[in-house]
Amino acid sequence: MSLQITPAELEIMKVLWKRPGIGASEIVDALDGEQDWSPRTVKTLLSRLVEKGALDTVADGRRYLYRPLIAKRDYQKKEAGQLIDKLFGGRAAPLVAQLADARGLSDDDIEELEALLGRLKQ
Amino acid sequence: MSLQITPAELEIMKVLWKRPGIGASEIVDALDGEQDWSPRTVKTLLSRLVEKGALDTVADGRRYLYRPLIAKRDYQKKEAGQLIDKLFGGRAAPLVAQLADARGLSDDDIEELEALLGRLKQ
DNA sequence: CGCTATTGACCACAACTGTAGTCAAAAGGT
DNA sequence: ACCTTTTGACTACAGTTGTGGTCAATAGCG
Repeated sequence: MSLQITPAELEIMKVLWKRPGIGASEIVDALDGEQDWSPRTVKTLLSRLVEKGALDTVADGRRYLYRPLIAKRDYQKKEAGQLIDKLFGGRAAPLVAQLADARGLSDDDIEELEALLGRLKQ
Repeated sequence: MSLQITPAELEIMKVLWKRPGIGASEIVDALDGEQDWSPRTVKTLLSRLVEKGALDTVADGRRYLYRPLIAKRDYQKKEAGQLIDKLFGGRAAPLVAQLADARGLSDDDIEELEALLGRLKQ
């Protein structure tokens, strides 16, 4: 069940995570400005995602409404885990250190992280 | 220079980050146990990495010694940045939260992160 | 009621990836 | 001075990915 989602497909998933249960044309509209894809391209990506089991369809007249079968949160977890396994020896701390170095953490970020750590520690 | 390194290529890079300046056969040896690739496969990956500008070669008799042209640290930064841009709205905190949730942070991780945050706050 | 626009199904096709074979030159053992 | 092994160069080839076309059915406009 590796469920490999490609970058292009991910754009579709992001739209559907925000607005589950919409049809192809709404997705095309939602992507307008973001991605410059022909509706055909979006359709292909949708088919592939359905085929892969990442999306579910419900007939609505002669079209489909699409709905994610994987939660955004689960996908984020999987990706984050893969990244640290692949590049950071499976440890989270070095990743955060890189991020801090690469783009700086805002004061809000720092506060949020401290709160998070506080919660984890108790 | 997008310098796209594929997963298979990354395995080669990891060997060379650890031991820069070795030849193909040493890389094959180093990968033994990790990856089960024929020496031909390793050669192909090396050529592609050189072609992409990720590696540099120095002739050593009739073979090459290979050396990374991108630092591991830079690559880590780039990947980490891409991940949070792609999936976490560009913010580091939610990523850490997911990691904590996905696999738990060890006490050491927590301590390390606190120290890091302390330094950042100064 | 006929025409057009939309939709899903199926098809196309080049670039990129993973995986490895062939070939010719050279290096080293004997 | 041969034969084997190793090496890089070139080639292969199927699967994946990005990108979009064709087609037939159909839903809705006029």
